[in-house]
Amino acid sequence: MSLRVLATRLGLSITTVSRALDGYEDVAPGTRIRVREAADAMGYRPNPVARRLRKGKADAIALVMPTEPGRFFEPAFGELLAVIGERLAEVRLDFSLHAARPGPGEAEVYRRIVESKRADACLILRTRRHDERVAYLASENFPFLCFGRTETPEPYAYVDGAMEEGFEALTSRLIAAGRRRLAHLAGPSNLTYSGLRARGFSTAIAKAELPPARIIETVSTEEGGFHAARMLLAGAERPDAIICATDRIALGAYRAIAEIGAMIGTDIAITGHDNIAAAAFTDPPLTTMEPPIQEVGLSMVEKLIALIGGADPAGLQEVLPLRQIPRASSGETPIST
Amino acid sequence: MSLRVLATRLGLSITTVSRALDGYEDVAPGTRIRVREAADAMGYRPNPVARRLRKGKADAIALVMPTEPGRFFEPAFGELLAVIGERLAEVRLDFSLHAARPGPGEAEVYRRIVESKRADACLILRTRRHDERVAYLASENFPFLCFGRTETPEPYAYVDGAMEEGFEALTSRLIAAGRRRLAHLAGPSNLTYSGLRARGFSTAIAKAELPPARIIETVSTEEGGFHAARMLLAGAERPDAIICATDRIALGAYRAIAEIGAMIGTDIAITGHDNIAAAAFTDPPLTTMEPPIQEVGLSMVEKLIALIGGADPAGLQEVLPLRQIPRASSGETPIST
DNA sequence: AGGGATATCCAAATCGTTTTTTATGTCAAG
DNA sequence: CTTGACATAAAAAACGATTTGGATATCCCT
Repeated sequence: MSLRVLATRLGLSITTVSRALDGYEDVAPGTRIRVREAADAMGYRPNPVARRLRKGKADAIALVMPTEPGRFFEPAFGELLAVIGERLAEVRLDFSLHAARPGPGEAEVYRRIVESKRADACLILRTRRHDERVAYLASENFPFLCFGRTETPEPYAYVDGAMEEGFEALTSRLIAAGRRRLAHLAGPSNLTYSGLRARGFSTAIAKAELPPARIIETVSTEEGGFHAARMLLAGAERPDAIICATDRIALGAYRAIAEIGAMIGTDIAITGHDNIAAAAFTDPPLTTMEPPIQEVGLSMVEKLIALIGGADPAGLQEVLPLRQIPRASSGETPIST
Repeated sequence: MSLRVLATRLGLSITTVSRALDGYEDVAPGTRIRVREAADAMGYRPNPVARRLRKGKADAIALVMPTEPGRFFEPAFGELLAVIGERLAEVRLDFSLHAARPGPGEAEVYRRIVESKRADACLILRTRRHDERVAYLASENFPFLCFGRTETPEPYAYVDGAMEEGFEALTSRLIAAGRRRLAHLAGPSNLTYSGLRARGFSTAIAKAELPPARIIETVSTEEGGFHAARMLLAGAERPDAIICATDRIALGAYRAIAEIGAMIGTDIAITGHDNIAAAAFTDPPLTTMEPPIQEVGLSMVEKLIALIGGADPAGLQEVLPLRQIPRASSGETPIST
């Protein structure tokens, strides 16, 4: 069903039909109605490809999943994809997904998106401290939005959680509750979030005038957390609180602690970040904090739209507060789930 | 960088340049090389939108995420998306993501894809026993592939795990190990997989000539599993094995069992399905089975390509075997993780 | 030299829109 | 009666590729 057949069937020109459907003023109200009704009746849908070609817009947002061998997928990504996907559909934007493992091939994926105008803007996940993707897209003047911050001199748009504040608050709370031998299991140091979380942790330690605490870096998986926690527990002075960068790391730590027969929540407090679905059902339930994924996703779409419209990235930076979710694993609220 | 400027700069016609790049025989080898080199040098990339318009192909696969309020995202979806995304990129197909919660709005999303030719084929997730999506796409002659089977008279393409066999084998194993009071926590009955898993379970019970076992239906979340397990444990005769339809359900059951102070693996065996990342690190580690996601994803892409090429869906049906992963939660292998 | 292959190349049509420009009335003002 | 303004509609030119159906030149036979 093209404009042409609709036009001939109506005895009008393609132009008029097109303008009628778009609600231009220079088509008589009567014709407009007639055209609209006919279009509805015949189930006419403008061909998005033709429209894109003509308008020079892709009407699409691209997202590149950072895939890595193994069980890498961040639990929050799924929900985020869902929120973004639903919102994008509402505003009639397509959502194109690409996959690339960090490394040399990654650049190629982004280049394809940019050079072939496959999207009007793109969304960067797992932002790194020094991120070639940010450098590239900025240099190409291609609109992009980061989930998470990076360290770049140029202004760029981002949405992020207030992790530094969140981790400081959490750590301070544990110190106030009497914990003294705290340790932190951090994520990979090339990812910005790891540094922010570690900094929040360290700040709380410093403010309490405790000696610098141990920080061990690991990958954000159960396995990473397990091994890192094991290392920690093998040390001379066993910690009485382990602040984990993510829930998955915390789950790994659970197992390492079970191995040595210590009690989580009493002997050793454990905390995470993300509030993954399982966190409320571990034994004991895991103290964590939760980024407002719904809000993050919606904010992202608004920002992406603004960027496509030519908005200044510098004005599109947002840090959203995290919700603290105390549960029994930190020994603060022994009963709640 | 369009064909036109490339052509003028080379002193050739658009036609010749286009054909040279496509490797047609009717352009002189010398010119072909010259054109190719110039195209490379100038970084020419054909505009995919223009090509699509002309060829009448979207060069894209669509996937509609079944979003549901709450923590719905199936853990395996993330990996699946990654595998599919990587493979699609290799074969130069775009991957467009859509979101729709099951219900009246869902049909609209699919209609949009079909009517506006936004994709050449689409992938259906969370296939239901009676699936309007299957009916619709089949009636429109739109190529589609299901992850999971459905109950439809028409032939359709699918990839699925051998769940019935898997659950029967697992259940039989537990019976052989001495369990007698088995129960099953099933997924939502409108989803095909729930029925298949339950049937595998029931078959094993019947073959062992045990009395029909309890089956409780619940949503596939930790919370669902928790409540269902609680209900089960409140009954007169406490089960000595709970076969859960999914790992998430199993994790919820863990908590319900912890509540009553029973021992998982000895008092009560627990099993799941999916082998989510956390399963190896629960206490005790969870016995489960794993669909070959990598293989599933690759097979899906091959089938989708075949479907686009006009292949008969009836010839594109595949059931892949699951890998059994016995761990301590079933009391079979008390030490392994 | 005429006629048919063969090898190269190109003009023009096409895909389905949007947008710019032009045409055709109608009416009021001068 | 002419002119200009206004309302409405349509013709034509894009957008950037692919593809059809020539065109032109060369060469080989006879």
